[in-house]
This record gives sequence, C-alpha cells and structure tokens, in this order.
Amino acid sequence: MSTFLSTKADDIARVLEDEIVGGAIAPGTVLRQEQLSERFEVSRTPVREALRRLAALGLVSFEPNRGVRVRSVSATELREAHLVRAELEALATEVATPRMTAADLAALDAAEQRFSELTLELRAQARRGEAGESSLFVEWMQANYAFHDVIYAAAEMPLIERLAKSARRTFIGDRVWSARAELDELYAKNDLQHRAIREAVAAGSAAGARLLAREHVLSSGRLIEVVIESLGSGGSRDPGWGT
Amino acid sequence: MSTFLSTKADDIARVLEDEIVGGAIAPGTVLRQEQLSERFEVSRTPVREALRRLAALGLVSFEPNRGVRVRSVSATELREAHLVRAELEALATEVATPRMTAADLAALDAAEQRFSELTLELRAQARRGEAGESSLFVEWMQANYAFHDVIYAAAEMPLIERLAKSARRTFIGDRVWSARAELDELYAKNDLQHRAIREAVAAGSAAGARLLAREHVLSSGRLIEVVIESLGSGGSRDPGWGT
DNA sequence: CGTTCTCCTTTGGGATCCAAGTTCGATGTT
DNA sequence: AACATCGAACTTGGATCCCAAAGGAGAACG
Repeated sequence: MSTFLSTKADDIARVLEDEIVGGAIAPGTVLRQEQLSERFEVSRTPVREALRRLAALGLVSFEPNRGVRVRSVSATELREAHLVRAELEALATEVATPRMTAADLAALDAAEQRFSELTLELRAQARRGEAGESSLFVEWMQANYAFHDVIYAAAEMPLIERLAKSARRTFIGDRVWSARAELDELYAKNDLQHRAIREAVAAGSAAGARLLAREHVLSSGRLIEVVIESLGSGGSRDPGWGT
Repeated sequence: MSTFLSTKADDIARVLEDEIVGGAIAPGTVLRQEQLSERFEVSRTPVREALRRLAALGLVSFEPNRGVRVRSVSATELREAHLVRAELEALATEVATPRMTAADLAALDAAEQRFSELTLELRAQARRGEAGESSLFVEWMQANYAFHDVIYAAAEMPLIERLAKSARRTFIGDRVWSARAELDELYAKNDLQHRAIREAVAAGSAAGARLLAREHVLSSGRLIEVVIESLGSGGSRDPGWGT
C-alpha cells in the first residue's frame, strides 16, 4: 500500500509538459526558474531537474546562462513530425489490427463518434466563416488523438507510443484562427478517414488499415499546415535549438 | 567568439549516455549520485540533473528513494525497437535518396568498405568457432551505424535521426559471446544488403532503397536476436521501468 | 550615432543540512 | 530452521544559503 511515489521534479515536469504540448504556454516563452519555484512552492533544485527532463524531450531548449525557452516548431519540423508519425502510426495500426478485441473496437467507435460530433461543429463554424475559437479546435484535436490512442493501446508497443506521442505538439496555442470555408472538406475527409480505418480494422485487414492510417496522418498533416497558414503571421520566431 | 558553452550537467549526461549505449556500463547497474559526483569532481546537483536527462531518454529508470538503475532491454523491447527503426530508416532512406550528392555517395562507399572488412573478420572468427571478442562485435556494430549515419545525414531530418538513434542500444556490453557458425550467413547477408542499398541509392530509386532499408533493419534485428540468444543466459533481469 | 562601461538580474554550481524511505543485519519468536 | 520484527546505517529528495560568472539594459562617452 505504498502511496504512489513520485518526486516533485517529476510532478513539475509532467505539469509543464502538459501545458507546453497543450499550448497553454506559448512557444518562445522563457521559463524563469525562480518564478516556477514560486508557483510550485518548491526550491529551484527540483525545478531545474524538471527542466532538464523537458529539454531531453525536446520541448524546451537550454541556453546556457540565459535560461530555458519553450521551443517553437517551424513549418519544416512540423512536416517532418507528420512524416514520422505517419510511419509509426501505420506500423502501430498494422500490429494492432489482429489484436483488437471487441472491447477495443467499442472504444474505437466511442472515440470516433465523439470525434465525428466535434467535426460537425467545426465544419459548421468553418462554413459560417466565423472566427473559430481555438478551444474548439483544441478539443477536436484531442478527440482525434483519443481515437488514435485506442489503436496505440491495442498495439501494445510502448516505445512506438512514446515516440509517436512525442511527435504530437499543439502548435496552435490559444491563438484564434479565422476558419476558412475551404477547410470544410479537409475536416470532412479527416472524419471519413477515421471511419475507413475503423472498418479496415474491424474487417481484420492489417495491410489495409496500415495504408489507411499512413494516408490519414499525412493528410491530417496537410490540414494542419493549411490551418497554420490561415493563422497568418501568428508564428513566433526562433529557430529554437538546444539540448 | 563565445567559447563553446556547455553546462556540467550536459557534459556528464553525454559521457554517461555514451557509456550506457556503448555498453561500458552494464544494464542493471545502480548509479550512485555520490560516486558519480566524485568521479566527475562536481557536486551532486549537476549529477542529478544529468540523471534526469538520461531518464527522459529512457536510458535509466528513476526509482524514487532507491536510486537510478541503468535499464536493460528485454527481448520484446529489442524487437519493438527494430520494428520502429525499420520504419524510420525506410523513410529516411527514401527521403535521402534523391538528395544524395556525389560526396555523400563517396562517404557511403567508405563506410561500406570499412563495414565490409569488419564483416569478413567477424565471419572468419565465426567460422573458426572461436569465442568472439565482443570488442570486435561492437566495432562491427559501430561500422554498421556509421553506414546508416551517412544516410541520415543526407536525409536532413533531425527528428527522425534523433528517434532512430535513440532506438539503437548496445545490448551486448562487454560480454563475450560464443560465435556460432550459423551466424556466418547472417553476417554475409547483412553486408550484401548494405551493398544493395548503396546501389539502389546510387541508381536514384527511392522506393527501392526504401524497401531494402526496411528489410535490412528487420533482418539485422533477427541477427541480433540470434546473437543475444547465443549469449546464453547472460541477460540481466529486471523489467526496468520508470520515468 | 556607435562604443564602452557600468549595474542588475539570472543562471550554474557548491556546501550544508535534514527528513523520509530503503537496506540489511541482528534479534527474537514460533 | 523458518519467520517476523526492530533498529541502525545509507541514500535520496529537497531546502537554503552562498557565490562566480554570463547576459542585458542603460548610461556615459567618444
């Protein structure tokens, strides 16, 4: 009955990690050690350990004697991340297909339904040409991830799961993007691809599911690029580099 | 004229990283903070930061209040790592092919020649049934990696390079393995595959090179499994888990 | 208008110190 | 002999205080 142990450094790292990948902390932000130690009510020691971990994960970059900066992802990095994710998800999907249980399939359906609903909302907004609230977009992305998570879980490949998830970054933050009507068909396509994957998995076609997953990730990469582009010059500069 | 800056934590992390992936520090070893701080002549503070980084890279596992342990890779983890590497290298090779310059190709040839020589040595040893010195095996693996590194460099995909390299672990350490004659053909095959990849790249066949790279990594994964197996019960226990 | 030269902030790191968790051997019990 | 218990000796996680050195923002100066 050991109370689930964890060090403060780990706790802090987890919180910051969520905030960074979730976009709550904007790329380019400089993280001050003292400020963090106040916020988490700890000394600088565990804070610095947590920051080291984030640096190793590639989320922040250490600039010796200058501080730690939240890395921003450039367009090319984003493209590369999607290429990588496409391959990894393709593999995970292939492996997962023959392993899917009825329960897994049900979970997949639930995730897909949620995703489908959010997609409809998003499309409605896009068609009306409203300035989108990014919160909806973020929710949509998370529902998307939830769908893929079911597959990862079924694949039972911890390494691949870790790597693929580390290639997921919210690059949107809390910026508002002006939804353009042309996005509508891209959203619709995304949803259809999920269904196709679902059916291929249900049919037990590992090879088919694999190809579909690959295409899906690539195409969702293109979607992201269009969205980013539609953000205008919202991208923060800095060819962030570091540890 | 900034003298190339780096923190002690980073230096320590790099050294330990090399020693762990290179097998100089055996899996399962517990790293004592005080001992490390003596060795590197620093206080415990930067040592702990370095360890956090290694933990984030998955090289060691933190066990709160117990210390850090060098993770050992299980057979299934090894298999997974090779599956992942196969996909990533396939992608990298595909991307690299149209980008290869004459200089890159020359570098590839040089790496291949070195690899080829070591392969011959290794095969001779294996055929004679001698107990192999693991140093030769390690050298051979490194030459192998050098070959692939040329391709990574040409692909210019930093993320993929980082991920793929993190999936490389020397699992052999400095244990001695009894080379078995049956390994001979596997070694030979490995070398032939390198040549095939080289030729496909030279011919500018991205798709061909991709397929060859994938097959090659998978087959070299099988080779590793056989070698490991031939090590007998040399594997250290511990379903290493952690941060 | 460009160049130094301050002063201030922040970081990297050392030295102590302490509470809490772990290890392990000694002891006692059945 | 097998087992449970207890208490020291180690280690770790972390706090605190300290200090040198590296940037950064202005001010002073040419």
